[in-house]
Amino acid sequence: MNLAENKKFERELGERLATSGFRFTSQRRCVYDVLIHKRDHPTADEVFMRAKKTMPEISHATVYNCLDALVQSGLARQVTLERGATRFCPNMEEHCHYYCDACGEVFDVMMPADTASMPRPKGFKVDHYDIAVHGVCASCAAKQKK
Amino acid sequence: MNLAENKKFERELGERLATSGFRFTSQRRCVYDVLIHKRDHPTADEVFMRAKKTMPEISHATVYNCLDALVQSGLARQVTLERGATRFCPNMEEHCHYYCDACGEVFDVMMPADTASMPRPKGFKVDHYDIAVHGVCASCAAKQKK
DNA sequence: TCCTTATTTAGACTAATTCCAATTATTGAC
DNA sequence: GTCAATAATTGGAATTAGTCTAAATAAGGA
Repeated sequence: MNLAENKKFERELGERLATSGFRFTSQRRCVYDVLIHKRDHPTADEVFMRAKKTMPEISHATVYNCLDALVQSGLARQVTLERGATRFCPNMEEHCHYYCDACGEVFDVMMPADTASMPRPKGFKVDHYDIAVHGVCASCAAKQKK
Repeated sequence: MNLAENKKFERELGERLATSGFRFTSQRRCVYDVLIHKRDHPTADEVFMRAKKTMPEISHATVYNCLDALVQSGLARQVTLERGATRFCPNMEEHCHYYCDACGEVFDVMMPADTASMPRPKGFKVDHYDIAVHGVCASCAAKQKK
C-alpha cells in the first residue's frame, strides 16, 4: 500500500467509524489492519498478540473496545462458532462459515441467503444472520480414516 | 408422566446414550429433564441451578459433562449466539434461532434447510448446521420506539 | 488553541469453563 | 448376584475469556 492508498484507506475507515459515532484512533486502525491482513477468524486474544507486534503498548481492553467499534460500524463481524473465545471476521459480504470441529479451521463460503422469505417471529426486526456449518474438513477427514 | 411412560423414557434415553458410548446415570436423566421441561435455551449455569432443585448434590462439572454427553448423543444442541455463556436446546428438529439482541430471548423457528445443495469446501464432511438470526423482537422494538 | 468528551491504559475483577485426584456408580463377565 | 474394570461424579482449584474502573491521554469541534 503506497502513501496515497494509505491516506484513502484511513479516510474511509475514519468515515465509517464516525458514521456510527466513533472516533478514528491509531489503535482502531491497528486492530483493523490486523483483521484484514490475515483473514483467519482470530480470537480477541489472537488479535491482541498480533496488534502488539506493531503497537506494543496496546492493551487488552482496548482491543475489545476496537473490535466492538469495528463490529458496530459494520467493518467486521463477531463470529461465535463454539464454546470459548469469540472470533472476528472482516469479510462483510454475505457468506457462511464452515467450521472444522477437529482442527478448528474456519472456511468462508459465499452464499447469498434469501432472508426476506424466511419465516420469522411476528414483529421481529432482522439485523443480520449467521450461518455456521459444522463438520470435518478434508484434511482432518483423511487423517481420521487412517 | 406415569410409571410406564417414565420407564419407557428412561430406557430410550439410556439407549441413546449407550449408542454413543455413554452410561445412563441419574444426573444425565436429571439434566435432560431440565432441558425438556422448560425449553428456553438455558445456559449451563441455568441448567445447573434448575437441576439442583431436584438433585441438590449435583456439581457444576457434572452438568457440563452431562450436557456434552447429551449433545454427543444427539439429544440436545449447543447454541452459541453471542459472546459469553453457551446455551443448550433439546429441540432436535431442523430449526433456526431468532435472537433478540436487546433482551436476549431466543425463538425457535422451524425451517428445513437444503444443506445438500449448498456450496462447500472440497472434501468437507458436514455434520450439522446452525442458523442464527439476530435482531430485535416485537416487544423490544415497541419499547425502543417510545 | 482550548474545551469537552471519547478513548486508552494497567490491573483488578467477574464470569465461563476446564482440570484434577479421590470417591462412587454402572456395566459386563462369571 | 458378585467382582473387576472403567466411566462418571464431586468439590475445589485453576484457567480462560471478557468486563470494569479510575486516572491519563488524545480527538474533534468552537
